[in-house]
Formats: sequence, structure tokens, C-alpha cells
Amino acid sequence: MHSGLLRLQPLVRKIELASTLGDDDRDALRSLPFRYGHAVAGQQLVREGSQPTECCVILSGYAFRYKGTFGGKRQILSFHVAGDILDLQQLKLSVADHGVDALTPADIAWISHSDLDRLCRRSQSIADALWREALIDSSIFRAQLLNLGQRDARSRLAHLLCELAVRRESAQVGDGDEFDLPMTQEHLADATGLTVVHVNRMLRALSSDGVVTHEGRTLKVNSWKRLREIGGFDPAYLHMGPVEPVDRMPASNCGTSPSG
Amino acid sequence: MHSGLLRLQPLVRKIELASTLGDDDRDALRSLPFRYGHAVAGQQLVREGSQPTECCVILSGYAFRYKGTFGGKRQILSFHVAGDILDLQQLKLSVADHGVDALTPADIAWISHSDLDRLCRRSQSIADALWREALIDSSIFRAQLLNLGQRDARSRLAHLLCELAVRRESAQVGDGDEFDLPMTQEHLADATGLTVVHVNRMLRALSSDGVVTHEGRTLKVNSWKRLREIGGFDPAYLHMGPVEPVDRMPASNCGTSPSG
DNA sequence: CGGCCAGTTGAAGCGTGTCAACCGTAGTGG
DNA sequence: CCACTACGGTTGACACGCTTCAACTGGCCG
Repeated sequence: MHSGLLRLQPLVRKIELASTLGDDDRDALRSLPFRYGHAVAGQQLVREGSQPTECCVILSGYAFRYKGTFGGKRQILSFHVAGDILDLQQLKLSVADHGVDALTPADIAWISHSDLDRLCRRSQSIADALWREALIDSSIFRAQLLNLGQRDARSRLAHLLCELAVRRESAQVGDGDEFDLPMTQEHLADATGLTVVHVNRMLRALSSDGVVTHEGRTLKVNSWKRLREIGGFDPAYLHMGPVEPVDRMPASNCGTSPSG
Repeated sequence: MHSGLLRLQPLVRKIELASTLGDDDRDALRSLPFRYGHAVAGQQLVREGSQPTECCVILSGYAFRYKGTFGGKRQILSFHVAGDILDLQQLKLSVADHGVDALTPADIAWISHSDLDRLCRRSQSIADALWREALIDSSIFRAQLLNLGQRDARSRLAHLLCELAVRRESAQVGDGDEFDLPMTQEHLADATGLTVVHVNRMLRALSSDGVVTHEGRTLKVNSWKRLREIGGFDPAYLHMGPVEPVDRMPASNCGTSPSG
């Protein structure tokens, strides 16, 4: 049982994107007891159908949640970065309706439901903040529903890339217009409801249109404006507070972007 | 400001599907002050992008939630029946990331966020119950994501029909294998991410295969087993407590359930 | 009566899926 | 050092599920 003082800092930062915390709340969160774990890429963290007793906070690396079909297909529900707290829903529900896998090597803090629950009872503002996290989670799923149900392949991909950019930015991973895209095209396919082959084609299409540059596992966005337009991306659903509506994208920086 | 004693009963029943309440909690919920409203079919209840200060409980009738695309398309996120509490997410988030419309004429109870919030602070078990409702909501979206992303038209429809059947059953609307399908095929299309034309074809296919009988706005399920298979439906995601796994479908009724 | 809305059906086109190669890189073991 | 394998990415040809367009029906209501 660790209680490493600053290791839970990514969690605090994440929560403060959507909620305001007092000093005491911050301290309480940071000093939550947790079990530390390291996961290799592809490792299963939560099994669909299991009854976990701990929440899982990503300290570093990437993870994703998914649901399986009887026929062996897989829908990736969301990708997650450092600071994200997963399985918050299991705090109040017993069986996990979806699984969680590490996407890259990842450091994980496991926090027991009872500890978290106790903290919620002690601090109304933390309870509110966690509730809010869960609701934002839900909002992201709603946006994904719109994405899968109403947009074509090209738009779906663009939208997903926009979301990844914003979330990685807010987690302060990478910087600016160029960032790591740690997932394989198969992951992207499972997240967008497309086939690997078609994801590949659409990615290249975005490349050859000059919207993004994609080499190796790095993605560079040449025109946020066009990527947003193509994806129909409106960051409101992320509920990250006031975001300037236009032109620039990841909540912060982004110098000179050619807008053609 | 009504405080009509039994009018909020559908809400209590709904909540008790997933949580256990004490007598005092039940009473507290039932005596929540609310503003009564009647909506005609198609009437907008919550506008996407607005900042509501009240939650909306359906006392009778049907409603649905949706998100719109810049291009004018619409994705229906979920359908709702009597007892469902909508916009619970706005309790902790400020702007509504989706809209709500009445599907049929409906009776609505509007409960102010502050009243609800106050009640949550007074009763931990009610707070838990509402939190749980929100999480189940989220779980349903996840299931829809799997549906839209991984299944073909026929399966999507079958899955949606299964879900509607279970939820209407749990709300004690209609009975047995035959029930009202109050939505138009356009609604079904917007919910499944298909076109009206194709929904029509798939519905007829299900009919001519003998799985369902569909005349007017009534749907009769001839074989739950086949409908479940086609839709890949597993009711676990509804988190409605232990559900017998086989053969029969709508969760409850049938007074003689062994070991229930 | 006329008009509108939901449903129904057919024919044609296109967006994705499927199948099947092939490439480059990294890892592994002889 | 070289086979050998495994995996992610890339590309082409073809098949098919779904969309699109368009026409027609029946019911409801002003």
C-alpha cells in the first residue's frame, strides 16, 4: 500500500480541469492509499464481466476501454491518458460491463472503492468532482454515438483525432501540433467501427489532403481548422470549461497554422 | 409548485429497480416539490446547448434524447419511459450537451436542481441511488456504441427492440410479448444510424422471418430467443439486478420465478 | 376534397467490407 | 551472421450492405 505523496498528482490535475478543489481536497486526494502496478502494452486491467473492488488511475501511459460482441468483435469505447480515472462506475455498480486494457506500458494506481467512498462522504466537493467526472465520461460516449451513427469514415477519424489531441493536450502529454499516436490502426478501426483497411485509406487520404502528416506513430496536424470541420468537432461535450470557439485547437498554444 | 403525493411514484419505482430505498427515502422522493408540465408529441423539453436548472421526470408517455450534427443530421441517444429521470447530468454540469424531445404526449415533473441537490446531501442512499442512475445511463450508451459500431442493420434493430421491450416492461407499460412501439421508423432510423428506407426493410425482414409481428404501432415478439440472438442482446448492461439468462425475456413479471 | 405524414417498394450508385497480396521492421533462435 | 516468424502497415480488385432517389399507398385531418 503506497501513499507516495506526489504520484497521484496526475489525478488531481485531471479533476481540476472540470472542478475546483480546495487545498484540503487536493491533499486528501493525493494522500489516498493506493496499490501501485505496472502494466505492459496490451495487458488486461479489468475484465468485462468481473466485479472489481478497486478503481484504476492511469499515472503514465495509455489505456482503453472496450466491449466485446458474442461474435468476437470489439468496440473500443474510449482511450485514456495519464490522470484519467477508470471504472468510476464500478463505485456504485457491481459488475463491469466493459473491459480495460493497457494500450502502452503504463503505471497504474489502484484505489479501493471503500477508500474512495469514504473520502466522498468526508468531502462533498470531492464527491461532486468525481460525480462530475463520471458525467463527463458519459458525455463523451454520447458524442461518440453521434460520431458512429451519423458520420462517414473520414469524419469519424477526424473527430477521433481531434478528441485525442485535446485530451492529450489537457494531460500535458506531448506538445503543440505534433504528438504521439500510440494506437495501431486496428485500435483506431475498433474505435470507429471501421475495418483496418479502410482506416488506413482514410488516414492516407487525410495525409494526402495535407490536413495531417502521419509518419510512424507520430501525427502532426497541419490545419486544425480543416480537421475540425471534417470531423464536425465541437469540444463542448468534453465539459472542460470555457474553450475559445474558433481557429486554434488544443485548449492552449498552436502558433502559425497554414489554414488551407 | 405541486407536491402531489403519489405523482412521483413512477420515479420511485424506477429507482428501486437498481437501488434499495428505506421508507423515509421513498417518502422524501415522493414529496419532492416539482413543477408539473404536459408536453405534446414532438415538443422540445430541453434544448441542446441550454443551461437547464431543473431535471425532468417522465410521469407518463415517452421521450428521447438526441444530439445534432452541424450538417443537420440527428442521432437519437436513448428512448425513455415513465419513471425515467432525464438531465441528471445537468445536476453537476452546466450546459446540456444534448436535447430532449417528447415522443408522445407526456406528463412531466420538473424538479429543480437545488431541491434535488439538497435531498442528496440529506440522504446518502438517495445520492447513491441517483448516482447509480446516472451510471446506468452511461452503461446504456456504451452498449449502444457497441451496437452502432459493430453490428449490421438487422442486428442493430433487433438489439434496440430488445432494449425497448425490457425497459417498457420494467416501467410496467403494456404487457407480455406484445407492446406499443410509439416511435416512427424515422425515429428508429435516427437511433440506429440507418436510413428510414433501410429500417423499413429490416423491420419487414424480421417480420417475414417470423421473429416479430409488426402492424401499426404495435410490435409482437414471436421469439425472444431469436430476437436476442440476432441482436446479440445481453441485458447485463442495464444493471437491473439478477436476470435469468434464458428463454424468456422481459425481466420481471411472471410471478412465479424460482429463487427470485 | 386536398394535403400531409408514415410507411412501402424498386432500381441504381457508392461507401465500406472482404480477400489477398506484399513490404518493412523488430525479435528470435540457429 | 542469416533464416524465420510475427506484426503493423499498405495497396488493388471485387463484393455487398446500405444509401439515395423516386414513385406510390393508405390513413388522418382540416
